[in-house]
Amino acid sequence: MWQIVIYMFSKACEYGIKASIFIAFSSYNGTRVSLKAIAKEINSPEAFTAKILQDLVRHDVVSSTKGAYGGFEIEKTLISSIKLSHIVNAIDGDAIYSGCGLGLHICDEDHPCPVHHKFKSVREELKDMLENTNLEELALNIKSGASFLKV
Amino acid sequence: MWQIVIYMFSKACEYGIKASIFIAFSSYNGTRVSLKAIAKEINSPEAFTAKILQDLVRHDVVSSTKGAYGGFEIEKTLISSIKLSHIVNAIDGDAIYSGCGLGLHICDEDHPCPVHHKFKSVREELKDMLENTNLEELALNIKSGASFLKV
DNA sequence: TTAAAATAGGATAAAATTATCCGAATTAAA
DNA sequence: TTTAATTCGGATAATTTTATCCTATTTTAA
Repeated sequence: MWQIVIYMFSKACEYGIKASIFIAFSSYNGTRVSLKAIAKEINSPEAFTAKILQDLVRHDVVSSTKGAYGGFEIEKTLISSIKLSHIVNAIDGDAIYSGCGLGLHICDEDHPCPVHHKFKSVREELKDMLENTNLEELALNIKSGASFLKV
Repeated sequence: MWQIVIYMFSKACEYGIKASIFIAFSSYNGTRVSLKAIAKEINSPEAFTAKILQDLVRHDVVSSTKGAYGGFEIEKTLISSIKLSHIVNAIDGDAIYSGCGLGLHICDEDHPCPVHHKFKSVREELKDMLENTNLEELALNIKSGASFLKV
């Protein structure tokens, strides 16, 4: 038996979000984490995860240190200010969650696609959620065992 | 300048939904529509659209007639009973809109991923919307000019 | 009966996404 | 100063999604 699932995010985004949460979690303990440790923790392919982390570094979502004892971290005071939307934007570009559900170039109140109004609240809720959920709360839930990064 | 957009649906689904709406719209007028007419109306690549229509035919979402004066149609009495979820399922498989947002294999109340609860209402609203929106209302909005299939 | 107009479906190609590999550069410790 | 542990980044490969092409089959009208 198998199931097909509709994903909200690309694999790249999934890995990016999970990696960021784990880095935030570790940074609270003052520990820098290596690519290897991240990939193991979030159960992702190492080399691909490396690419995504490079994106996140370029966009200042996380910071990196090269060399032995190097790795990735997030400055403690910044953790609560990083929203899911920052991560998604860093990876998938300046995303517009309000893009037309059916791919019309123009889709607004005046010229709506067939599902424009139907989707309105879903889109808005998604946007709102991404823009208001920060890394701190997500990391704390990992710490307390309230949520999990793999399996 | 350019924008990157996060899509809710695959291209295949987008075309499938738009094609179904147009076929429903035409079927109210008693007119069968050809692949060529559909692709033109919804602004989609013809050959790819053909594949998607074949899927929809196999899953009894629309019916087809071969040969001259053939084309696609939906029996009038069925139009209101066809939901968006039927179309999405026909194209992307038996979809579970409630799949984990971060791709965890197990993700439920007891073992939630970091965004499980945050996503809960978005997922539920999407599912609800897909399962309760039928082709009749969408086709009527095209007819009245309240919504559009292209541009 | 033939010709034209359609859908059906197999084969293939192009593009995008996901994934891997490897050498270069950097850093800290021994 | 050397070595080991790292990130960085370019090149490439594999997979999935999107797209095209072509032939076979069906159907209707002339």
